[in-house]
Amino acid sequence: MLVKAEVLAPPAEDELLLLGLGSPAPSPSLPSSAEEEEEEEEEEEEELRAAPPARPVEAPGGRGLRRAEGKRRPGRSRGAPRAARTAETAQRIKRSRRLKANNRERNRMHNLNAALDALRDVLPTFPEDAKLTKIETLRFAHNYIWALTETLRLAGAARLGPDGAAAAAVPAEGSPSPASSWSGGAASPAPSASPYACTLSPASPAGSASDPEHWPGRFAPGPPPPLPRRCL
DNA sequence: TAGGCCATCTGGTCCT
DNA sequence: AGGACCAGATGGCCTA
Repeated sequence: MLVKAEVLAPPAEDELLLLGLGSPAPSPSLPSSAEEEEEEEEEEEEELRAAPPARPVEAPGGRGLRRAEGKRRPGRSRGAPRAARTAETAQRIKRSRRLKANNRERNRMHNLNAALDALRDVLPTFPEDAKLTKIETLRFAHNYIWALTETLRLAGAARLGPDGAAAAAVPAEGSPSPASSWSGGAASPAPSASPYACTLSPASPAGSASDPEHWPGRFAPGPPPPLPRRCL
């Protein structure tokens, strides 16, 4: 079976650098708590390496535990009884795994954000440096793709005339939009009655993709009319 | 100050 | 067993 990561390979590292995102590794400006955690994790791993094994070690040659030596080793053996120490070790292992999982999750989210940034880069915005939120990026990308597809379809139809056969290369009238699976199979990117009524709709089925009227707000080629942020 | 957005942590589930 | 993915919780920052 294919792993998702193989299908949706993350952007190459140099690509991320181009985007000014750096490597997927945690950013250098980590909050101090993260630094502390890394330190803590290192310390914990160090301790795990150095910690006495959960089970008592057998003497190399013979049966039985190596405890007839008469003397207690100073240092680690001092303190809590063995049961408590094994419980403590288990806790440490658990904690160490959690911290590792946290790191992986952080990197995963960084990769996701890098992909979103790459998507933002190819979306036209006004002003150019306006940063879309995550949900805005996804919704606008959806509508943008739909609009481009629609533009292609119209251009193809115009070139070939009313009965042009090659127009079939692009979605035909009435066929589902490129992302008809969006929101559970809605036929249009942003039907006004849907929960996405407030989303970007560069070319809703009611209008033409090239009609500037359908590029509202900061995404319009011209000066943006004031729009409530919620309705971007 | 309320609400939105975001990063991070966390525990659960699924997959290899 | 360990990693990937996911969703809920939480706290910080920002803006109207």
